[in-house]
Amino acid sequence: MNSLKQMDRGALSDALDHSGQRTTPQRETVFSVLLDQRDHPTADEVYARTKSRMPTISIATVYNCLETLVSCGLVKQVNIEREPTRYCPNLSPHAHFHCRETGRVYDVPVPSGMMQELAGVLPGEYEADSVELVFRGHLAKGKTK
Amino acid sequence: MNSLKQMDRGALSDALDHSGQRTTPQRETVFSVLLDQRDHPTADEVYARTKSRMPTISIATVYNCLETLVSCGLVKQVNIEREPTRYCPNLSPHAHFHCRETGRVYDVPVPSGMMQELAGVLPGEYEADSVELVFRGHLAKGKTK
DNA sequence: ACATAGTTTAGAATTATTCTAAATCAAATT
DNA sequence: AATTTGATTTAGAATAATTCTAAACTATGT
Ligand SMILES: [Mn+2]
Ligand SMILES: [Mn+2]
Ligand SMILES: [Zn+2]
Ligand SMILES: [Zn+2]
Repeated sequence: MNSLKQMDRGALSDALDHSGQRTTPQRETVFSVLLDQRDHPTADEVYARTKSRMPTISIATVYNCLETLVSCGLVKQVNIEREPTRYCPNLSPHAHFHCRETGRVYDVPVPSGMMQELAGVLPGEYEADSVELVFRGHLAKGKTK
Repeated sequence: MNSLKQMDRGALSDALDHSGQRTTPQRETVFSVLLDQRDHPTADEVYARTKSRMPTISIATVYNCLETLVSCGLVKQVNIEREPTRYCPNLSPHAHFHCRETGRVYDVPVPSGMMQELAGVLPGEYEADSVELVFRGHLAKGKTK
């Protein structure tokens, strides 16, 4: 039994249906792992967490499921330097902050007006369908969040 | 003989000195390769171009030189999805545009006011020392630039 | 000249990711 | 219900960018 809420289960099967893919226990479980702990895990971390709920799953399937979720728009890949890809189920417009000290990645909400402005810096011939905004630095003392 | 202009040669030795590293023919040549063709080459591409000017250089040295140039602030790494790291000697504030069709990466100037605004979206406890802004999409027809 | 430390180099090692091919599963059709 | 068909899962092999290792080389300071 995975811990998908009814709402999320619906969003999942809608998105999968819409892209002609099936809803499977593996995909549900991987998705629920991402929704339950929103700390931008790597594929290996997703694998470890998923295995505790579904011990027979393989790392290849985790990669497959993550790719499927990305391809149907429910999950975003987060590319941080040369580190392994991380996965983020936050669909609202946001940036990422990567702490050099802890390695953790945080969501930073970005007002949608700001996203508009960003698109505005592009000369006319550039037609962007996505924007990735990553800050790097450190968190002020105390606030480990 | 590499093709570094006097100005760039000066910037290079200053930056290297400042970070306690030596100016070497390999570092000069790699730097000149980056300055001569500003198309965000990968390490392999830099290797190929550098070899034509300095046939004995090794790929390990190219990686070492690139890392040295990055560490002393003369070159920026550009991370595009899961692709190999690219290198950019443009020190002015700019974003990158990655064309899905051709794979090419273009510099997009960003007004410094925009960079200020971007920093403004960060809550107080986040102290950023760098911002990476990457657009992805395609170039409108005709304009291959 | 000699000692020292920095740099270069070839090749081995690492590692995230992708690929391959066989096994499993599930929807559709008979 | 049995059969077909195509999608999915799986283990393991393969790939490829990058890093590591240790030896050779180079430059610098005494
Ligand atoms: Mn911190
Ligand atoms: Mn294009
Ligand atoms: Zn996120
Ligand atoms: Zn650039």
